[in-house]
Amino acid sequence: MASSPTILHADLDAFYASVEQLLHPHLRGRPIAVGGGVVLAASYEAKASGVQGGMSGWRAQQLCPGLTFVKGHFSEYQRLADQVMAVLGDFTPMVQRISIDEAFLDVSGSTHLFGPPAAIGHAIRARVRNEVGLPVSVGAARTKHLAKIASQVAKPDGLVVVHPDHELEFLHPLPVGLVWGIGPVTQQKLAQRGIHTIGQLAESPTEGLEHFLGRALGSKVGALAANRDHRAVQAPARAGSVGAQSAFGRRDPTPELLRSVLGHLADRVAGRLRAKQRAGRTVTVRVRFAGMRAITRSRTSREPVATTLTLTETAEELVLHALAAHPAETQISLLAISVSNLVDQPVLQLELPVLPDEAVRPGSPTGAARWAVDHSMDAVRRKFGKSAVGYASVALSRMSSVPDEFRELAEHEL
DNA sequence: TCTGGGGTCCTAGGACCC
DNA sequence: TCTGGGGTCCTAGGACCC
Repeated sequence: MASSPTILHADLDAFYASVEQLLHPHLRGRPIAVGGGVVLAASYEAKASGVQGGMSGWRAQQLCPGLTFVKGHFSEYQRLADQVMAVLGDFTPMVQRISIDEAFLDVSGSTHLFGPPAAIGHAIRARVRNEVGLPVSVGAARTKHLAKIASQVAKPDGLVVVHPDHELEFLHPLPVGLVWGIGPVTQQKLAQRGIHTIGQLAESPTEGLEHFLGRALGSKVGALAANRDHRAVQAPARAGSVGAQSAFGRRDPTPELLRSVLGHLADRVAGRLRAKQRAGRTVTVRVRFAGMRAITRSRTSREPVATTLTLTETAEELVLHALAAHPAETQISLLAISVSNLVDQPVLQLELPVLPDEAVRPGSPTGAARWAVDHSMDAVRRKFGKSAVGYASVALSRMSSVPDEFRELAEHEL
């Protein structure tokens, strides 16, 4: 059994906002929010007033009258985060990046070079600060879960090392919301039971809790407390689904709206699939009504799909089914398409004269024609950029509140 | 004045098979 | 002449994470 805290979790602080303050010195020390209609990231000065990511810009301004909104510099975020990851890689090859701005490290093989985990954490923070210019918090512990909690406790701009002999005394006073998997809904349900800390949760009879929560929780907390969390630091798995969504305020679901939004979303999703020579058997759509209630409809077929027009048509049919099931809902506020059950689909297979999933319809291009259209669009985009050709891209980018560059930052590796 | 976009995982019920 | 039980796949919904 391992006996030292050799798992590190490194997490950049208020990442997008910190980059803006790095690039624009006059913003340092001031409350800022990246984004406009919606807050994509808030600086710690803004968070102090209650501003949070995902909040509407209007609400953020109310909470923090001195708030400055800044346009995002998304390519800079990618560049600087990659630089930070390169620094982490200098300490160990065992780096698992879990999002643009955070990663786990297993430093068990590095201590003979760089000293104990606490010294490594210290060195990482110093190098990221000096060489990149950004604050990063680091947690060190025996397991990933504990290391992640430690980095949250370390924020902002700190280092917390949990020694194996003091794990329970570290955990027990902390709020339950720090446990991975306990979000606002579960937190509120637990609070109604008088459970606020991890210690109180550990002492509760888990079966009763799981019954009323409707989800497994006891095993997680038990594993956390007893240190049976044996997840290894490893390369992230390939994505199991690809999706895109667009929120557009309240609108009537006219055929024109459905066609243009779904065409745009299908174009993004199918384009990403083709770029990685993948395809998916299950198509899922999500429709959110004006009142924020959302429903999904899905369909699984034998043949995987990666063709823009086929995906558009399937999504349209599913959305119409979903709308028909809720005739009382007259307006919608979001549409989403997701493709899952992914399989590899090398180009060779796509070059069959007619793809198996492409039924020939009157007035509609055959499979071969669809393939040709997609691949010439893909080729033009590779050569001239993404905006060169597209589905109603101008109309849609006006409707969308979030730039495409931001979407790309959130994409997972296929 | 509303409430983003990319994903993962879990649960529950039904169909279907052996 | 009574109605097992396990496994797998599919669909829908929901919580959660960054």
